[in-house]
Amino acid sequence: MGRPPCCDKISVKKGPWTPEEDIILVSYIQQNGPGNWRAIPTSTGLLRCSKSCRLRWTNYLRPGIKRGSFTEHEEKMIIHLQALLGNRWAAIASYLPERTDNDIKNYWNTHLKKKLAKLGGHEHGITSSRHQSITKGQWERRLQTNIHQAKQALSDALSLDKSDNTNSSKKSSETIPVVQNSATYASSTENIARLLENWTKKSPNSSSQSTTTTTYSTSFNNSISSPSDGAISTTPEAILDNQMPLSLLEKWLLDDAVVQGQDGDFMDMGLMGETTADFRTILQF
DNA sequence: AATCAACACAACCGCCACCAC
DNA sequence: GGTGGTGGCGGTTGTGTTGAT
Repeated sequence: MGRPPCCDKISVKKGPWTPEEDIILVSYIQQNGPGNWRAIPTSTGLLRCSKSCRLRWTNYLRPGIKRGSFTEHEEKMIIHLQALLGNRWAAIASYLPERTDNDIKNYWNTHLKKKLAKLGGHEHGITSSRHQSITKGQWERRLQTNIHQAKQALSDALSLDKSDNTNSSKKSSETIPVVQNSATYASSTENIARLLENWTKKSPNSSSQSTTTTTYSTSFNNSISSPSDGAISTTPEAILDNQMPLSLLEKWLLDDAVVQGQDGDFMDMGLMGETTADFRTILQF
């Protein structure tokens, strides 16, 4: 038998969230912090499943979420992180702190998959439709067999990025379709999210936010905002804790010397499910 | 102006991992 | 070790919007 539903489905409301519901949810989280989602429906009177509350928060109301079109750089990062990690959207999202896993997943499914298919079964050989049926165990094996291709893909992307940097903003406006600002409602939720901006800085509970994306977002932004204070760590722990900006991770992946003679550095660490051996394989290629 | 297809994205569903008991 | 509860994740669906005819 399957496990019982997370909440009483009879009294649960479904469908789009109203601004009023958003305000109730945000108010609760302002006071109590994110987490303990099960308590939210009973505490707030919201006729929503706890899962629905969590999703609404993490995908829409959480501060720091960037909406609108993806930049060319973001697009390339998604393509090549997907090549490295597979359809592990939460892991990919941890390197794009302003984007949610849902956003990235949607963008992949609606834009990038078609785009790559149009390019003719793209050479990277790791992404695309055949990837969808691959199980987690298969992913681990495939990661090892395709690591050469993956690294080459990332290397190519980086060289492209660097050559494109000078005119990337112009090109992105030409190549990336502008996402229409479809919802007047969106602006109201943006206002709600804006209300939370200060709260994230002062709330004692903000440090206990449960999503990896949020955790990374904080450290990522700190690193970006103070690049000269030496706060950026390039230790394996920093990578595994998602505290390393992608640019440094890229350097790690591409700089063979970094991992030479560091056996033991990765013991007893896990990166979102990868085994220590998997991660060592990536770095030692 | 009306209709329809394509698109974009928010939300739901089911499965799984982890944890407490 | 077994069981149940909870949160998290990825796949999929539903719905509103836009563009073409």
